Amino acid sequence: MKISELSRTTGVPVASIKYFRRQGLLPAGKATAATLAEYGQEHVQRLRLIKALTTLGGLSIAATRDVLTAVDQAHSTDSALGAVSYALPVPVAESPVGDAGREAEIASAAEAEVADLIAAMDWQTPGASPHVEGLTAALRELRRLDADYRPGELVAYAELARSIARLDLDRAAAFDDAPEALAEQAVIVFALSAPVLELLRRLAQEDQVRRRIPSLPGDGPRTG
Amino acid sequence: MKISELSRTTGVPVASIKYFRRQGLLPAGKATAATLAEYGQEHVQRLRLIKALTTLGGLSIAATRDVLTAVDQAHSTDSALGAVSYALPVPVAESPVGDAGREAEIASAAEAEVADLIAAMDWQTPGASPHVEGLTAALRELRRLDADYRPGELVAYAELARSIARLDLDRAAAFDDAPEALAEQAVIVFALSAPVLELLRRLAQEDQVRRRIPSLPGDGPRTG
DNA sequence: AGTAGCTAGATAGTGGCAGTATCTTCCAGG
DNA sequence: CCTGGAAGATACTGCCACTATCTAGCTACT
Repeated sequence: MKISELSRTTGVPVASIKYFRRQGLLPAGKATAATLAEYGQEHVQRLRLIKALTTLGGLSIAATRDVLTAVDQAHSTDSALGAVSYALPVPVAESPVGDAGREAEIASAAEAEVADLIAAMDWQTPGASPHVEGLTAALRELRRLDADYRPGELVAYAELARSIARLDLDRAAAFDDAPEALAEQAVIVFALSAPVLELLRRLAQEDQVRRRIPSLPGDGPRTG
Repeated sequence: MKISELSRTTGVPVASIKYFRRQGLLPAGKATAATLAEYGQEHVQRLRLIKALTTLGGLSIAATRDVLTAVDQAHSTDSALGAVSYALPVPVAESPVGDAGREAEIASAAEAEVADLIAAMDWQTPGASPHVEGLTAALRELRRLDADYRPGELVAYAELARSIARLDLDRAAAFDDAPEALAEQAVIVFALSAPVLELLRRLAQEDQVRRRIPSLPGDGPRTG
């Protein structure tokens, strides 16, 4: 298939396909001549995955490249899952604040909170995990807003997160017998389930609000 | 407090403060003269919230403005929660694809999936909810990748989402007696808990991977 | 053989976003 | 009365994700 056909099949403009190749997201086609290359089904699938990761998953081009590189290098279940998990961006950046004393207090409280949580959950996580750092940073941020979790709340959320992770792993494991599809499936489960879960949470919140407050207007809680 | 002091207190550059004002995220200070305005504690708090929403919550300036507008207009628990929930961006954009027949099939399957889910969960959600639309779009995208949920899986996730939503609502309800802080708390719970939850999920996934696959290298599932 | 039509690869340009800097006018406080 | 900020407007910057253009070369049809 020529690049123009690949473009037609996937709906991705030729210029974008070239861009993705330059950025290392898409392997080059098999060159049949100096100015002609042949693309196959794997390119179609890869483009679909790229599109899903960037639009649905909200990943940047750089993050997408990292994830796809992990996919390509993974050969077993564990390496696929682990590599992909680590390649996904951690959604936290720090705010600069002035008060040094309060900052120190916040930082140590957040660290203790995370340590307690990991102990309570008996989680097997390396200390250097970016997720641990990210969580600590997120809890710091919430503390700065005086919106920290009360005792036990975080553990309650973590228990539910564990249940979700079990479902995730089951879902990924369903592809254990198709090695080359597995890494890709891991990506999908890990990176693309997040928005689905978030939407489910929003729907459930909406439902909860409506159930708890009987007096709601007909078709939406816009402003009451 | 003068703008320079506000800047020093919050760590936000003066130019950025002005920018946020222009964008309608921050109310103007009380003008004491043509070229002088007085800022108060509410501005400090608001700036903190803006920072948290944009960095931790990953919201754009426009989305942040929508959320804050909802906060300012909300006066009761339900309106606060509802307005904020609807103001948050729905994390889905559509991919264009060529094959019309397959597209139609995918679309109807996704819609049926969502309808079944809402029925199974007995969710009270208006048909026009952006979350319903977003979920449908997300499921379409997953179907395009042949990664759709097997029967029952989505409901299992939804049950967990419901439990999470209960925790969320409990958390927000803890501020029922502080009306002016409530809307803000709703924002924090709804918008800023998502990254925390996502990180918990990642940590739980990491733990699950390590538990299921005994033979992992010492300090991380990098590439195995 | 000739040529129209595509292709690869390189490079440059575009539009949106989130600030950041500058410029002018003007006032408060010493 | 003059210096150091402050307000508001406008312009500029850097990054990102494309998108367009340009050159050079092939291929397949006539």
